[in-house]
Amino acid sequence: MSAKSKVLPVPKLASISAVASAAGVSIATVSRVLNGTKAVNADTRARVEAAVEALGYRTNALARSLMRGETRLLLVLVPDFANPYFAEIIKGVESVTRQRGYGLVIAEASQTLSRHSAELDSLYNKLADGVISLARYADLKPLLGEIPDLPWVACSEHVGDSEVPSVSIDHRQAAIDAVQYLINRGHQRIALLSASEDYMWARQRHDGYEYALRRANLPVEPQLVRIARGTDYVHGMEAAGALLALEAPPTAVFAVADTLAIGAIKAFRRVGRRVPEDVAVMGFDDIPVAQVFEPALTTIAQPVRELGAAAAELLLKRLAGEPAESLILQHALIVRASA
Amino acid sequence: MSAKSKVLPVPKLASISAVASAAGVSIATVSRVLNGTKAVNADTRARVEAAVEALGYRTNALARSLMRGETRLLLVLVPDFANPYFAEIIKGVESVTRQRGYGLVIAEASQTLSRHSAELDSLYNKLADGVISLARYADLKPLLGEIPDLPWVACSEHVGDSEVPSVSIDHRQAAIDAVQYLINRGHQRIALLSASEDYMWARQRHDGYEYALRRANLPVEPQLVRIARGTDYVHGMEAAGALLALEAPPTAVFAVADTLAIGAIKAFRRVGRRVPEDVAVMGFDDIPVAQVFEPALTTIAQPVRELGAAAAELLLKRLAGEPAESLILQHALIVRASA
DNA sequence: CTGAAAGCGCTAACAC
DNA sequence: GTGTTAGCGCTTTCAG
Repeated sequence: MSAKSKVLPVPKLASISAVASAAGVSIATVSRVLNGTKAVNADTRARVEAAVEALGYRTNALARSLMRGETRLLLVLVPDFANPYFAEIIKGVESVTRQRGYGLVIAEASQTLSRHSAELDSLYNKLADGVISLARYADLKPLLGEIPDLPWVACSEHVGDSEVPSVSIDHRQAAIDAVQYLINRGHQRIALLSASEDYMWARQRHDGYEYALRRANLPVEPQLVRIARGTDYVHGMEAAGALLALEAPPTAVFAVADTLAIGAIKAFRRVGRRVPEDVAVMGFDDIPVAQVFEPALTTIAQPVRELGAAAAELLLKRLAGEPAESLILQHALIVRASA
Repeated sequence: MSAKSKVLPVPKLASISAVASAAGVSIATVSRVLNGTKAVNADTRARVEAAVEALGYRTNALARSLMRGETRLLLVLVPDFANPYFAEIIKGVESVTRQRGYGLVIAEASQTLSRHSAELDSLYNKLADGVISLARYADLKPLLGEIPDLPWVACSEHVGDSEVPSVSIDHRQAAIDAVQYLINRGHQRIALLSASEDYMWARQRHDGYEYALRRANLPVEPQLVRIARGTDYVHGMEAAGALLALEAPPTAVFAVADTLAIGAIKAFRRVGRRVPEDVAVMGFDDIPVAQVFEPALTTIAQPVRELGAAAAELLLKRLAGEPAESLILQHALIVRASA
């Protein structure tokens, strides 16, 4: 309630020269005790430290970075803040960057990126040392030609043919595993609930879906493939509605995201179809609700934390000038109740 | 696939002086056309722009900020990346900062903050111009004395007695509304499923719960109050389990978060109790799953986007030296199926 | 072991 | 209208 309306001046921070004169030394010496770059006499150091403490001095990161030519800040580009999947990846990233002394700048890159987009300004403007991108392939694409040698790493979106190293699971193989599981359970008419193929993973999972069907000599029917307009629950409901309208509806659905799967289940239930008895539904990602929802979701789990951590390691390696190889991590099929 | 292992040098960026000599002008002139600070001759400007284009020049934000004394970067402190509630707030923040030309640095502040914690370095080190904090009150508290006049704004966590302006709903009143709704539906034994009271909102909602009961001459029974160990689904299940063990179990539960509510419903179902027939369950937040889950959640919706936007406006005002008042936004009771 | 001084890349007076 | 110059706050030779 105490709504303060006074105009508060931003306090003036002490600079290195203030510390220097307070301690009776030169700024070079202050810099030395701060960075431990060179030996400093014990009591000189003590005097400096006392002055730092007294003045509440903190190094100005701007000036330091300008001098050093690095900021120890990494840019993380996410397509959507609200998606818990990305949040987990970020946690993975942070677990490694934190202990290496790097900070994270997180920006939402929901639209097509151009070299002059606000998201990239900070990079090209030297505010960040490198980028970890979770952005959609389609958004990244126009940029790929322009950034032949800037320190980028793609995470989850595996961009096979580009110069950008990446860390990802094998989305295609994961989809094959999922569909094969359904086939093993006796399903013959399996629908695909996919997401915008602006996402590389959506394309790759789609690909795996078709491959698995063909391998089992099952027909690939175009009307059994639905591209949802987004990845929210509603989009899953929408797309599943279209499947329901079919004269010969599927007995199983493979959704490329748990959110879509849950939306689909909801839509099926509304018209009295039971899951998994009437239609089996598989998801992807293993988000937290997946095990709480009823029926609990059978799904593909990605090693999200590890994905993020690996991407961070990779970028840090590149930054250090070391060779950095792309990486494929393992996924896992989790059998629960929905399929 | 194409794992590149060549060592890629970070390209050298052109500086303002390179542009200046390429265009045959002084660096001051380049600065002028870049910033539009002063009138520049039409063809001088053209020459400069051509040089900028040719060299792919971009202003070094470090140097600029060092000069200007501001970075146009805001620090957002969140207690948990994975919580969609915070993600929505950030979107609100971003909607206003983006058009005002400010960038966001997002950091997870899950532990107690000290003046020397990494999360705050960027502020004290002048990397950010101000902070929007969604951090838990308890984590913030030790800091409050030290930052009497740094540009902070608290969001969602309403810190009544401090100097920090805030934007929030009236958590206590929202809880009163929720409990009163339950009372109106005839419930007499209403349990509270709360979260760690390190969160100010948890305290305030707890407070509202007790007030509403007393106001209705209902007893406040300590055993009907459970503090979950976290805010994930599992924590809701855990805490609800304890309620089940009671000799006289509640007929209704008010959970301070939708995730807890869903966890509780799951726990009730497991032992064959129907929701809402046997136990009514109310949530808080109206997260996306709330309407998809079955039964759909009756809950309190917060104007999340607006909360974030308002916090951003407030901070920007403070930064501009204008008076900035704390704000209380409106919540809404959403009746669905669970209570 | 310590200080003086040269920048890092930019903006903003201040001259002309 | 444009150039010169003085810093912003720091790190890092180079002397001593």
